[in-house]
Amino acid sequence: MSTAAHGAGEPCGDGLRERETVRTGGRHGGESAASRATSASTKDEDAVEAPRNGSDFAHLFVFANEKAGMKKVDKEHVNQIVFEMSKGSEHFKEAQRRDERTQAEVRKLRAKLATTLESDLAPVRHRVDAKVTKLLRERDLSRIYCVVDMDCFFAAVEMRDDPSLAGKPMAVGGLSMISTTNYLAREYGVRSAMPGFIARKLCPELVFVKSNFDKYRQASQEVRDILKKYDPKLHAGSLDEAYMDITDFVDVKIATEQAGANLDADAQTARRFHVAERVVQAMRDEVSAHTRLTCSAGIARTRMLAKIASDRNKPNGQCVVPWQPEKMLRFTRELAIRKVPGIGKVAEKKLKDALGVATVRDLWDKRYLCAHLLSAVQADYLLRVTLCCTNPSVSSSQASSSSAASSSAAAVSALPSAFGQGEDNQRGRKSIGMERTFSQGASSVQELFDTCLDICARLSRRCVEKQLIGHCVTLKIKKSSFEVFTRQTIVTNAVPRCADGTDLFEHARELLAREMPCRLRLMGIKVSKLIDPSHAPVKIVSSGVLHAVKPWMMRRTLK
DNA sequence: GCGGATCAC
DNA sequence: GATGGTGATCCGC
Repeated sequence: MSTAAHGAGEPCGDGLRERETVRTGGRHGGESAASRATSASTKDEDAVEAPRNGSDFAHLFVFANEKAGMKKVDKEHVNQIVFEMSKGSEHFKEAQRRDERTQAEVRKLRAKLATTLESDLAPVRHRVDAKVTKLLRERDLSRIYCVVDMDCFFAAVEMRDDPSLAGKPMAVGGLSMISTTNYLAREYGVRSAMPGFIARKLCPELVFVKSNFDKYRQASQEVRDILKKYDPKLHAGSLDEAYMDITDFVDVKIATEQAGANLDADAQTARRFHVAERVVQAMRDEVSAHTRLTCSAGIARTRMLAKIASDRNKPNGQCVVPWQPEKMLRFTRELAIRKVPGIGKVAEKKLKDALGVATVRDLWDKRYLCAHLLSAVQADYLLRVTLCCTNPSVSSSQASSSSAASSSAAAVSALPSAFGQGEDNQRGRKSIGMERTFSQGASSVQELFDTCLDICARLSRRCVEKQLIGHCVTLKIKKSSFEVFTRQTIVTNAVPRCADGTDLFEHARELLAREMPCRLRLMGIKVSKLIDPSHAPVKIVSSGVLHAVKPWMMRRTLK
């Protein structure tokens, strides 16, 4: 465990002395050989190029990090295969370009750090200290949260329905991309988000199963129906995940089970958590009995911690984060920052390489530096994380986006608001889009426009079904080089107003025409700035071309 | 407001 | 030989 990245040992760890510039201390404490190699090369421009192996490039791939069931994988070997299969490809080159940009960001942060004086931080300290006081005062630990996460969900469904798969390493997906694997496959280093052709190299006997989302949706619904008995308002984060507040269920159980002796507050909380563990165990038993699928769960006083805990005893296990504030805090501060929802590959690299932050404890120790060097939004979120203040605040508008992490980009989607779930409820939605990858690149004018129209038509059908129209049309294109661009336009009359997509295509076509000629591997269309369709001045029709449709011809008008 | 980037599943 | 789709947010300009 790396705690080497601390300051010189001052209480607050910034390691500053008066009038001295800020240092981060040994930033290479717990880093991999890979990041050492890259860090060294950024530091010493003319350093001798060391021989490279696959592990030196592992950081370029999303699937290089730890995942449940992959503890004993020979990572060196996996990295080498992935590298061999990837090097020289367009995808690999783009990954390298992105990494280069990230490293440039790191250098910028370091430069900023190098010129930071103690005097710069004085006002920051005040601000942060005040914020900490405020956050702790407002912290709400009154609820008990549970996050349920299905084990290898897609793969588990397929194995359940075809027992012959059970003893074999298998993956759901195809040669281009894998969405889930079972634990046998993970022993080979094969995991989600890995291209299938690399997976097959790692594990030649790997069985591929094509994904069947209807089946997963069905299974997911069955699970949800059980979970709803424990929290009717549960939020389905995705097909294989549910965010629950089991406080009420636990309290009712306690009330009916035993007369509440005169316990003090701590003893009551202790009992509630004890009951919560039993409740969640029973709930999980019920899920597996009814669906023959296993799940794991996390229990904690914040949704973020419950989410993190849900991964800890996978598969088919559960983990409770201690309820005592000091213990909960210790659990939190020992976490690697990558475990924090919203901190991904890039943010981790920046925090580690530029600030020497590897754990939440480091985040706390360097909170003043973070406040000074990072954006207000990000610093605020990270500070909340260190204090376990990630629960939705009661005061703020509960309705719209009271996410536990409303200040961090991806954390918001990771910890969705407990609001707006269900197929008919599109209130929370901000955009709707559709994209398609060409199997072998598309460049002819005909093909590009045909595809564009096709995507517009399919997307429009979905929009009409869900009664969604919006004022912003975005075209997304990915070139054969894997570079991605977006082009958007605001349209006066919200689209789409017809299910065949002709009006949407009008705008998308213009955006596309401006980018021609081009060779693409992906095209996507998105509609955003959505409005309430009942306010639309013109009715949306489910079929037909709008301008050709007279009111009496409309087969069906939608609200 | 736009376009790029990041993140999660 | 070959690396996905959907939705959301944040940031710099």
